[in-house]
Amino acid sequence: MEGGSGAFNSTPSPGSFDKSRVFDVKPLRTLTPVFPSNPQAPFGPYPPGFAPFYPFSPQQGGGPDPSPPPQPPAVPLRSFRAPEPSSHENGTGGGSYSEPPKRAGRRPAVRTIPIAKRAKRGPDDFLLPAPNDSVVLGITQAQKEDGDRGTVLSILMRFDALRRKVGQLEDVKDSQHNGNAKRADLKASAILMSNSIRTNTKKRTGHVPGVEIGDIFFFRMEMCLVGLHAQSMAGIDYLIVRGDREEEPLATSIVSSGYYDNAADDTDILIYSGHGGSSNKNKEASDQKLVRGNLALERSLQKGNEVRVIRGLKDANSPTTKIYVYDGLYTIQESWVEKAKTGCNIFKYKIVRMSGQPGAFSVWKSVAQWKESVSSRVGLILHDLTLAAETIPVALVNDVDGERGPTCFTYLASVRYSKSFKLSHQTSFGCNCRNACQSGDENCACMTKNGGQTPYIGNGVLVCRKPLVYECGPTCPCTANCKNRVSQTGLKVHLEVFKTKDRGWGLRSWDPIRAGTFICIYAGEATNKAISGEVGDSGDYVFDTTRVYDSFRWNCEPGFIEEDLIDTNEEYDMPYPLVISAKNVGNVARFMNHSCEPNTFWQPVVYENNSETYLNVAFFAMRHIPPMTELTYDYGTPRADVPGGSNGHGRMRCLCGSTRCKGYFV
DNA sequence: GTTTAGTCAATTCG
DNA sequence: CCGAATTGACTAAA
Repeated sequence: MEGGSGAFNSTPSPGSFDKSRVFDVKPLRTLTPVFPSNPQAPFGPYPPGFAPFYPFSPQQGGGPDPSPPPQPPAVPLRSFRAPEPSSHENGTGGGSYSEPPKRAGRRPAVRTIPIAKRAKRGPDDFLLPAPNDSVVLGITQAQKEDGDRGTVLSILMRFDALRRKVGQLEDVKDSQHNGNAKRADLKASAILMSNSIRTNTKKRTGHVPGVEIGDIFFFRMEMCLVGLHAQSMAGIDYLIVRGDREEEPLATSIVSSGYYDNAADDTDILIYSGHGGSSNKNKEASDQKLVRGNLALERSLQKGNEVRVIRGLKDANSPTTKIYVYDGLYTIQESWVEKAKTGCNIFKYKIVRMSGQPGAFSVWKSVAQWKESVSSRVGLILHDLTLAAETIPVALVNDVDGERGPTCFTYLASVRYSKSFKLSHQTSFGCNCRNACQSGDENCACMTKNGGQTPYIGNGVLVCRKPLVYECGPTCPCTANCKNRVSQTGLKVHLEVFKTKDRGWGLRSWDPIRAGTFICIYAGEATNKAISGEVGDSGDYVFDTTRVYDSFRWNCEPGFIEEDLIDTNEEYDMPYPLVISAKNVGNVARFMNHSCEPNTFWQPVVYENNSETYLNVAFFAMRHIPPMTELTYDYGTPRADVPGGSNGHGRMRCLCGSTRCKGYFV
């Protein structure tokens, strides 16, 4: 973690072919948001906002030869898969660390929450205080009318926290066969809508403040809440302009579900159908009429106003759901009438993307192409830098300069407990479930340790941050499809390691990532400070749980109305201190850069194996992360009582560009 | 096993 | 107050 030897002093000399030279390309601790806070700012489709030659980076900085000659790709020397469940090669040996006594009186995580008890649910089911209390709601009147980035992100975060919690509760009900568990998205949005926790409520054409091109949404209600598209189902949203004589509608935004992407090659053109007519199966098909959204589109064609376009795309990971991508502003170019198969008339509109906007939908198209044929990825160095140690390949890419890869290291997908320390003298026990563990099962020891309910919903989505998450371990008898082994089952999203413009190598994802999704653990060689007496491997590529991490709120801000629904205890409760070095041995996590405003966070996770407790540092998405956005976390700072800790030694300038950037990192 | 069509419950806004 | 609507989750069938 220490910033002693960053990319600054590792510049390969132009013309150097010295293979023995170590190119230290430790990730610098910065974040480049993929999209700037000003969505109108024009830039290219990929990492924007940074000049290729940055004054702080002599490595690429304006030297006489900015592109050093190609070097042989630096590949992992070897690679290893995670150990087999039954194996016992980890953590053996004669160490003597004792697990500290468990903190007494851990707060029970299960509380009775009145959600959807009745078949017909009303807003009062949620027992919320009356609205109009800005402290309780955490959102001001001005923010309701006009959003900003912080407000939008906050509302989306609150929505998804509620949605995950409702989903978790209904998971329990499902297992007890007594609930009509459905539509957690609607229940979450009902809470926020009925309490006016929303923004950009006034309809407008053009951009919506706080929403950026490329932002992704997993539910239509999310777009309602932030004012991007106010219709919960309809594809065309419009406002009424009151003229001198008459009212006329103008289109503000449309949602395209991709039925008509016949112009597949051109991501800037969209052929959109009007609504109405033959939609209802109970009715006879009929001609579409020039009313409502159809009329609004027609008026917008005449007026030439900007129309927001949201592309609905199939989620490759779960084909049954859709992901919505804000693709920026379009204008309507043409309209005509076609005969549908039923013989009835339908309206068609040709909608064209305005130039100068950053790529959004086009990025998705590119990714799809790379997945089809990885060689089409520009700057590809390695198809899979893990050498099949992970089940999903991780590409190594450099499309900014000639560097052929990071320093050699051995890829390992799991944590190796070197320096032989025993994790605990106390034996610990997993569960005795015979099938997949069920949320709410009182006989499942693992669920009980988690407070009775599953810590995960869906495909590896963390419900809320907790002091500690207890997963089922390799020696738990539950089946392999038990959903409570998220951090042990390897990568689920398709990642790439890439060369950033000015911060060494970084990590990003080809896939869209839902908030709460497990991304990876921090793998490497684990040491235990308490027995080794080390202050910490004060070098690069180290994760140290004893550093000081800024507290932040992910589950729920105290004082918000949903506080009674959501567990607000987000303080970690580490079973023992852990230092993981990924300098020589590690996984993709070693490439994650620091940001003062990160998009991932880490969560301690323990599991049991042969009566011993193992600890993982697992990274999860803080919010929805669009494809090709750099993944970052907060590196934290050394403890003040550590020699060389907070005295500024090894300070590096932070280039994260966040408005909350502290300016440096240690 | 995977994809698709049908069904159902539920939203916001005009 | 009612209806329209490029919903989303689930299930059965192909």
